Amino acid sequence: MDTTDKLIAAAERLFDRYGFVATGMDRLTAAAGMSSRTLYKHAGSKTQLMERVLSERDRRFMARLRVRSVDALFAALDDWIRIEGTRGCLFLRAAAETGGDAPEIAEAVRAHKTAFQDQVARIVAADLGREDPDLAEQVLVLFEGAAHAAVYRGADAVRAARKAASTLTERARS
Amino acid sequence: MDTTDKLIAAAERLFDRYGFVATGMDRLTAAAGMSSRTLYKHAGSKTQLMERVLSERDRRFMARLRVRSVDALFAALDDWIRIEGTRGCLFLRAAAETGGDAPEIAEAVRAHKTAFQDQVARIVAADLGREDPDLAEQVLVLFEGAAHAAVYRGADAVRAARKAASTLTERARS
DNA sequence: CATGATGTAAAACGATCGTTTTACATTTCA
DNA sequence: TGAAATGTAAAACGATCGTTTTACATCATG
Repeated sequence: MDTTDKLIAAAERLFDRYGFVATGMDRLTAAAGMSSRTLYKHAGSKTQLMERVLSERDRRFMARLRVRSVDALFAALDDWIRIEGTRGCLFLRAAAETGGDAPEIAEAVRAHKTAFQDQVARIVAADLGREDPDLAEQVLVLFEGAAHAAVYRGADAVRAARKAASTLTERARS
Repeated sequence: MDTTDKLIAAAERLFDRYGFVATGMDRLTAAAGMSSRTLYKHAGSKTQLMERVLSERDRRFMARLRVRSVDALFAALDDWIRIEGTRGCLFLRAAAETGGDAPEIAEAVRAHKTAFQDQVARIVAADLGREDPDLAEQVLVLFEGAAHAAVYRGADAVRAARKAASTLTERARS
């Protein structure tokens, strides 16, 4: 694990735990175990570091969503939350904290959510054997809701979403 | 509208738009149209101002959820988003930005989410004529999901959630 | 053996943070 | 009428922000 990877990993942890704006560079250098000179050589700036963190997060998150059924989608979310916990979608949080200023961040968020939405549509199509945009939107809402309700409801929220998605999918099948 | 009300209203707008941490006191005094001396006399501190904003938000939001059917619940969310827009739940955002430090904020969020959850359960019970904790959890997840998916999907997310909730409620009725 | 490349430690940059203070104006009301 | 209450404008507080710089160590490779 090289310097950059260590930095990105530490930054993702701190941004997620304390928020993007509230996390200072001192805390980042301490957690990454490197001098600020090295941090800036690798990351460029705090905004670029946020971009890199979101890019890495997108990669790791989307990798887990490579499934072929709606039920497996929610099983994947259940795994994610069990392993990584959840304090709400890190992309929406980044967008909210930067308030639409920082166009690079806004674009990273937009790109991630588009990819996410496309993947949900693909999973629904694979499960049903045909496209169903309405069901896809419902599944997307359930997923987003599970991720956010889980912040205060825990795994129960994911179970409820999974059950609801199963009911709606079964109904769409017939 | 007295000084305090003007302050709380301006602060809610700015916190929602730019984030809690990123919004400085200078911006707040400018938007509220008062000196920092007056602001501190009325608010005490930035943390206390956040508490007051969340308290006022809770009051206004919960007032809109005084309905007796699941469908009316999502109609209320649709109204809210149409009037106030949505950048994600302000309570979850406050909790995420303060990272669990600031116990007063964490407590305000916990209290709001408990009240919200109770109200959803009450609405589901009124709609069905009996309690149904599983359906209540599903409706809660759909509501939370609609509020967050609407950030990037707009009113479509609310419509999808409303339809899904209607389907699930109808199923629970029979 | 030298010369980049890659790193650390630590001081310093100007800007901005949340907050308090100083000095003064206006209004309210016993 | 005169003091208390409530406000403004603006400077200043020490702390911390993101970032750059200075000075020095280590190490692989020509």
